[in-house]
Amino acid sequence: MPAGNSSPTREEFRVFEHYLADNGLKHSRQREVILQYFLETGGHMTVDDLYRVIHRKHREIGRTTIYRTLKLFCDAKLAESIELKDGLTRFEHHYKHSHHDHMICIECGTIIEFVSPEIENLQDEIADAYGFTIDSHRHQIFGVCQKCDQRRGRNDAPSRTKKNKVVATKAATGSRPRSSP
Amino acid sequence: MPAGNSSPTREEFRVFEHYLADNGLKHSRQREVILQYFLETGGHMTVDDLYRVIHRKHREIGRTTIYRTLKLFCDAKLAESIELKDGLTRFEHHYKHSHHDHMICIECGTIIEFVSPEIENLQDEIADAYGFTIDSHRHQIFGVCQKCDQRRGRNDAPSRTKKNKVVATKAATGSRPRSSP
DNA sequence: ATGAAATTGAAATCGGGTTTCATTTTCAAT
DNA sequence: ATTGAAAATGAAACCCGATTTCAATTTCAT
Repeated sequence: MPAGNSSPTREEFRVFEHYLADNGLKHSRQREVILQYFLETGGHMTVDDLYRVIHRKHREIGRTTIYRTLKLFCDAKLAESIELKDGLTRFEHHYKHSHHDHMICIECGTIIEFVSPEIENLQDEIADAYGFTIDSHRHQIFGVCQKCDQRRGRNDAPSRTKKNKVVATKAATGSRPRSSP
Repeated sequence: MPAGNSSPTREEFRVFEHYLADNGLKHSRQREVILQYFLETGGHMTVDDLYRVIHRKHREIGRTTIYRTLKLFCDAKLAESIELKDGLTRFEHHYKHSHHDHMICIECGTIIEFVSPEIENLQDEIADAYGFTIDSHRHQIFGVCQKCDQRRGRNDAPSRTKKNKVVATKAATGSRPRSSP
């Protein structure tokens, strides 16, 4: 159930309101509820994640509507969809969230966001070299996160080869580690 | 129909032979035919691409077998699967083909392979900074290729911004354009 | 109030890919 | 060559996330 609507949340509602108006679409109770919950949850939710959370309190809101509404959020630039390797589409907050790429732990599913202006620059150079005009990109790194690697070291056979350079020459910018089921 | 088996092709057959033997699997006519065609075609084929080509001459080989056999090729390190954004799995040659990433033209479907040791290094550094152990990655750039951009400039509104450094490093194609519904 | 247009949700459908299962093929041991 | 157990095959059924259909409901400008 919606917490104490802090003002930053309001802003997204206004954006959505505008989006609907600009496109001749209608306001609805369902859309309001879904946006509320979407904004409250952390990023990287699947439709089903959201459905389960919402369905507990709003038995009348169906999966189909959530699919459709999340797509609206993407159109309205409030959300962005990402696809990892499990065939599920996840939705992250996009409003005032800057671009980033993802590292995904194949053990626990944690998604770490990272940004590297250097990589982005190199990317642009490569595209230029081919006369290629970039529209978008996705850069996903799959592997084992620190936590899982440690847990693994404890439990598994002690024969795990692991290179621990621990130098972090030019560490990644921004982004906070986050956990997820 | 199989062309004049040049010796380089033979090598992959030997590799596959070994793979089968090592895993208690059996040699079959279908597998031979599928490998033959897979090796002959350019990279980035979907199961259906291959099926259509093969089915013309070998009515008796089914899609299911092609699915299964391509997966075998991946296990045998003869092929590698990549997934773009259209939901189809494509298979590229992997034997003695070094790692690369992809630029995909959203207009004509052309796939350009690129390599950037600098990006790979930055990637490693970022992972290190998070104590993350990399298992694999995918880096895909979507946009408009040079050819399509030019074609577009001719036909569309003349307002396309385009930076054309034209330096070109290394190119590779594959895949035919698809028409949209 | 009212009615045209948008929205909703259950169910049907889509589509790539996988699994099932009865039949056929392979191949090592005779 | 024979044989028989294990593997392979292919058609059809199935899986599952996502989309479409359609009758009923809701929204909202008039």
